[in-house]
Amino acid sequence: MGEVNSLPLSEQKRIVEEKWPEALVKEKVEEEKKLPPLPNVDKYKTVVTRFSPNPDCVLHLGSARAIILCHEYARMYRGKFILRFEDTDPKLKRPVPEFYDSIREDLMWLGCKPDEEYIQSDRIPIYYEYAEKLINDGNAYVCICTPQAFREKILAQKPCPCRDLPPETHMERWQRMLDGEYNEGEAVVRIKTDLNHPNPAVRDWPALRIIDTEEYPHPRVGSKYRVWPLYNFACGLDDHLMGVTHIIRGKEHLTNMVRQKYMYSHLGWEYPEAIHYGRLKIVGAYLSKSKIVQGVKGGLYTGWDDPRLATFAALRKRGITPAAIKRLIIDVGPKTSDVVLSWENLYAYNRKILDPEVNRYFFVQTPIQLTVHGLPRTFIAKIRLHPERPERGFKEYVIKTSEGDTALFWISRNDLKSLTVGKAVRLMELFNIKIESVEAYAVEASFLSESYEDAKRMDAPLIHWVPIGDDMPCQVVMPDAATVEGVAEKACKNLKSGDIVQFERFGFVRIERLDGKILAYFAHK
RNA sequence: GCUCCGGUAGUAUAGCCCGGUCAAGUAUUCCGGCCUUUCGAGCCGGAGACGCGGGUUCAAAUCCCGCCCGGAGCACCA
Repeated sequence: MGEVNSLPLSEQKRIVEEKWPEALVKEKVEEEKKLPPLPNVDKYKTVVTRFSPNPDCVLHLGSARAIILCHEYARMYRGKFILRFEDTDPKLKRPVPEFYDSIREDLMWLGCKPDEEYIQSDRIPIYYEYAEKLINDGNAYVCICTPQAFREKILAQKPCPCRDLPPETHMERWQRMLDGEYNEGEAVVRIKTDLNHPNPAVRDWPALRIIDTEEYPHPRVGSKYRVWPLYNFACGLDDHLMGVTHIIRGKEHLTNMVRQKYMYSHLGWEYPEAIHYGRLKIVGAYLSKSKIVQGVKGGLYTGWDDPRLATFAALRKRGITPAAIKRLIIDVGPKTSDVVLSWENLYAYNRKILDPEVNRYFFVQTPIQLTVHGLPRTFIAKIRLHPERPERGFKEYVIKTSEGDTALFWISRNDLKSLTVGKAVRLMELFNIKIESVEAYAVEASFLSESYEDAKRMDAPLIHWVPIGDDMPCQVVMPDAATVEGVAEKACKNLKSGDIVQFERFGFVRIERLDGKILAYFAHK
C-alpha cells in the first residue's frame, strides 16, 4: 500500500490501466440517480398511475412531484399515465375553463404526455350508479341531519337517526335529492364506516352533496346536475374504474385512503398501492394556489407567469428547462418527509443542461462609456458563439480607430470597482488597456497591448464590452421582477423569441421579445 | 386537543427494513488550486451532517424507550 502510494499519480494510473482497465471505465460513468422501485409491481399486469388536478389554478412546482413521479414510474414499468381532471366542486373550488388547457400544456412542456384523459364532470352518471348500489346494499345512506347534529352523534360514536333506516327509505331520499326536493346542505349521502374508528374524520364520511347549480353553474356542464360527488367518492371510484394500480399523491391524503378503503371493501374491491410523498416547498416562493390566484387577481403579480412565481409558466418564461425540473424531482424522490428546496439545486441542474448548449453574448448592464486612446490600428474581434464549439460560428466586430486613434465602448458600471487608475484591464477577446481616469459615468484608458498572455502576466481583470454603435438596448427582468437596463451586442439581433442564451459574466437568460430592443428574463447565474 | 407521518452537512439525497465493510457516500453550495482569451464549464483539493437523552449489544445513523422539533389531517374542499 505504502509502496503504491509513493509512486507518482501518473505511474499509479498507468499500472491500473494496464492491469484493471475496467476499474477506470467504471469510475467515469456518472450514474444518474434513479427512482426506487414501486411496491408490488408483480401483482398487476400493467402499472397505471394518474395525475388528478383540480383545474382551478395554473400548475406550479408543487405539482411537479406528482406529475413527474407518476409519469416517470409509468414509463419505467411501460405502464399507463392518466390525466384526470377533478372538477367536482362548482362552488368553493370552481374550475376555470382556461386552466384545463394550461394544465394540458404544462404537462406537454414537462414531457409528461398522458396516455388517457378523463374529466370527472363528464362522469356524474357513473357516480350516481355506484351511489345507488351502495345505498341499496345498505352500505351508504342519505343523511338529513344538520351538520352540527351529525357531528355531535359521530363524536360520541353513535349513529345518527338516519343511519339505521332501511335502504328503501334511503332510496326514496336519494331520488328526492336528484329531483331537487332538498336544498343545498339539507341532505348528503354518507358511506358507512366503523363508528368507533379512532379518527372521527373517517366515521361515515360524506360522499355526495347538493349544490345549487342554478346559482353556481359548473363551467363545463352548467346546471345539469344538482348532486355532486365529493373527493373521496369520485376519486375512490375512479381509481378503481380506471385501473389505477399505484396512487402517488401528497401525504395530506393519508386519511382519505383510510376513508376510501371502507368503500372499497363495500364494493369488494382491492385498494391500489399508495405512496404518499411529503410536501414540497421552495424557498421564498408561494406554492399555494390561493396565494397565487389572489396575487394575480389582485394585480400584485403581472400574470400567471410572473417571475416571482414558481408556476411552470413562470419557470418556462425564465428559461428553466423541463429536464432540470425532472432531474430535481427524481433527485428528491418519493419519500414522505417534507422538503424545502433551494433554488440553487434547480439552477445547478439547469446550468448543467444549458451550459453546453447555449450561445454566448455580451450584455452590458447599466452601461458607462469607456474611451480608449492610442489604438495603433484597426482591430477585429472575432468571438466564438460558444467557447467549446467553434462550429457554431462567430460574431465579429471591427474596432475602427475613427476619431484619430480612439475607440468607444460600453462597459458595465458594476465593473468600476475592478478598475484602478494606472492598472491594466483586458477587454475580453480584444486587447489590454491601461486605466487613465475613472469617473462616475466615464472611463478613459489607453491602449496597452493585444495578447492575452500579457493580461495574464499582469493579472489584469477581464471585463466584457460592447462597441458603441454596435449595440442595441436590452432589458432583463430579474426573478424578483425588477428590471435591469443595459445594452446588448448587435449580434443579438439574430436571436429569436424563446431562445435561451448566456450573457457572459451576467447569467443565463431567455429572450422574450425582440423588436429593435431586447426583452429577456433572467434564469440564473 | 385528537389521529397519523417525519427528523443525515446551508440545500437535496444514499444508508435505516436485514446492527459491524459508515472514522457516513453523492449532488449542489462555499473556499483554494489547475486549466481555459470571459463568467461559466471542466479537473484537483478542502470545508460541512446522523435532533436530544437513555437503554439493548462486543458493536447503533441503523433496534427499543422517553423527550424535543417539524409537517399533515380532523370540511356537505381537492
